[in-house]
Amino acid sequence: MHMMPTIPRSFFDRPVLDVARDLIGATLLVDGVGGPLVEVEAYDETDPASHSFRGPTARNAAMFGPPGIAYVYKIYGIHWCLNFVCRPGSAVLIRALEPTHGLDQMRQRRGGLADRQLCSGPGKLCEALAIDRRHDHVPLDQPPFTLLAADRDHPIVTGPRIGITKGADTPWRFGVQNSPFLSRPMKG
DNA sequence: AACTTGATGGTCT
DNA sequence: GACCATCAAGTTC
Repeated sequence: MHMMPTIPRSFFDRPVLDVARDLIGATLLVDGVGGPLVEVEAYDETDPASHSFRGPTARNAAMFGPPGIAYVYKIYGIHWCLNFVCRPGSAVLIRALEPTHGLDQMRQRRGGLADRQLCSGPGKLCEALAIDRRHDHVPLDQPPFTLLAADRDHPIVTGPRIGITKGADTPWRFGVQNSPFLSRPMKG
């Protein structure tokens, strides 16, 4: 039987673009609920779209913490967003996953929406996995998180990031081509 | 299929 | 006071 290895913290002590690409296909679970990542975005301190661009603040403190912890923040006063912190000032925004584990809990949390809409966006994913402020700064190699390395290759496509105004042309979005679980289709 | 809009509040200037 | 790393429901083509 095939066992997907747990991702070690050292995985995140690498350039953020490498980490982002390698996260596609990795399985994220929170208390056993989740599935394989199909869409992520990279952000770093040289990037005007990044929360870290203007240096540390109370909100973005986790982005300057050690590699391999979560950075969770609230956007538009409504939705939570989950990031995986890499080297200081850099992180990967977790935008979408294919829901495979704990489907009943996800459906309940998401109000009975169709399976393809359970985790097809950063705010939706956090609602489905019940991620909130409590997860900010939490190490990704400890409960409630489980992170398992990808067990096969996926056709990865890149493109511009979503929902930003600055740095809008930087192609730091990574996704599985043609996955029905993306927040929006990838071009190409 | 593309677009517009209202919800709702934290963060930073 | 402006700006959001969003979502879902609505309108219009």
